[in-house]
Amino acid sequence: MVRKPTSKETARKPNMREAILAAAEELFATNGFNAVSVRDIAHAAGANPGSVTYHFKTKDGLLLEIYRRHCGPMNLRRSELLAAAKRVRDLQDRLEAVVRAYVVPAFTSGSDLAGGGARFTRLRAVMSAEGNEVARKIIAQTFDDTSHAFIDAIHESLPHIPRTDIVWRSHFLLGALYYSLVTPDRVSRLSRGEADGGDAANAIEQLVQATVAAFQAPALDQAAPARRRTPASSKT
Amino acid sequence: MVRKPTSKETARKPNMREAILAAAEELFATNGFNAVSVRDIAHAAGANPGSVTYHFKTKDGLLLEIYRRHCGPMNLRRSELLAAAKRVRDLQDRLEAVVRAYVVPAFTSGSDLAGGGARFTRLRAVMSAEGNEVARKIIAQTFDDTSHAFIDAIHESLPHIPRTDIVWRSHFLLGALYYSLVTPDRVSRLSRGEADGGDAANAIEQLVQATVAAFQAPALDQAAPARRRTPASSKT
DNA sequence: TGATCTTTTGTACGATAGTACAAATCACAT
DNA sequence: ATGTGATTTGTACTATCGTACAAAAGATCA
Repeated sequence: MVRKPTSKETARKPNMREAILAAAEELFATNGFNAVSVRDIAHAAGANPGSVTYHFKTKDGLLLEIYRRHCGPMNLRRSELLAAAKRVRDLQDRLEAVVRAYVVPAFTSGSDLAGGGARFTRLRAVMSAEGNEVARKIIAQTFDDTSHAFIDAIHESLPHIPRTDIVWRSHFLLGALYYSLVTPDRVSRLSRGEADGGDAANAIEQLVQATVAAFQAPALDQAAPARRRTPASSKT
Repeated sequence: MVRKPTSKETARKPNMREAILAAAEELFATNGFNAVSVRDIAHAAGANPGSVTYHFKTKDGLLLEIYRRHCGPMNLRRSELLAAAKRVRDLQDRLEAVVRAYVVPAFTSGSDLAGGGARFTRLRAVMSAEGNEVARKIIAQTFDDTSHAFIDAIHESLPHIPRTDIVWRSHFLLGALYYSLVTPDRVSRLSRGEADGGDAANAIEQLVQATVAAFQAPALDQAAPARRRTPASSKT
């Protein structure tokens, strides 16, 4: 059912608001928040600087809106995939499915809003590195529930591993995921061109494979004890 | 042998130059490069803004000097530990030793210059996320050799795994390492206080344990084939 | 002590930042 | 066609940025 847009939705150019959001997302994700000026964003979107103020009030408001746009759909997709993964009977297969449910939406699109969740995930990585306050707050209150759900699901597949270890390993997973999106060129460089760090499908497979194995590692308490001394333990 | 310092080394306050470097390192590592002003650094160091210009000429020059201070000692320490690790006979033990040789200097000190390599490693993580040009150049030309040496050493312990997979997994390792230093509080939060993300010794053990298992995962080619379709393969 | 060199201070300059706001422009209902 | 409200433009304000530079202060040695 197609309806005529009311005056409340119209705009001179086709959705300038969206163009600004997309440009900001791209620029923030590649250069960080502080390195990008409102003027840069406006220019990249083919808009006037004042237009950014009109739609989003402040630069922080613009960042906030980017998060609002993506967090919901991405968490929804993760929930769906997680629910499906939990129905897998074989424990080994289930673990892989759960990890995949966590990873896939981060690379492909949580939503197809403005083309690809990878860009948004990279944005999150950069904001987290910069210690951005706006991002820190919204991330903690939006993703912690999801993270706990995944940690619980993984713990169910690996009941003999302490929850603490699961938390650490899922933290490593997120770090690896972030870094893959931040500097994919490093993979290409170090592999001397044999691998393409920017190939999302391949990155996902590599990440899932490596991560599943990491989760399946023996628990720390029973693995570390007598094999080798803790190297930094001299100060403990 | 204690000698009187010549005029070339003296300063009014005890090493103001070092104080500026330390302050800059701390501020850059926690807030990013662009969010920190030269005035912020000077204030934190108890110095005058002009003093920064005097010692380091530009803000980029200051960042460059931080890198120069740390890269050498850290790579040296890694080389030493790697050489020792390569002498371990048992392949499984050797793999762990090699991973440890890569991880430990990043947490503890490559040098004890201004207290701890963790801060410098965190700085590198943040700069890499921000896509800082100065950092990107010096990192590529300083650490790529080291990275190749580690990748080769790991490959020797796991000859049946394709080099490409080793590259990916070592990339994940670096990402996990970076992220552990960037947001250690997240580990504490998600573990509901049961783990301390800031405890370097514990982080190292968790990271080494998980990473060794990840490296030992079956090669991707022989593990992925018929189990599940590539999720994002529709566009390939 | 006075000359000389190094370091620190204080201040200033041009550029650019985020944001505010009035005027211009557009889309649409009447 | 015209009035009305939503959007875009252009411009300006203040703050702060990186950096330059002259003057002050300290250290060193004749």
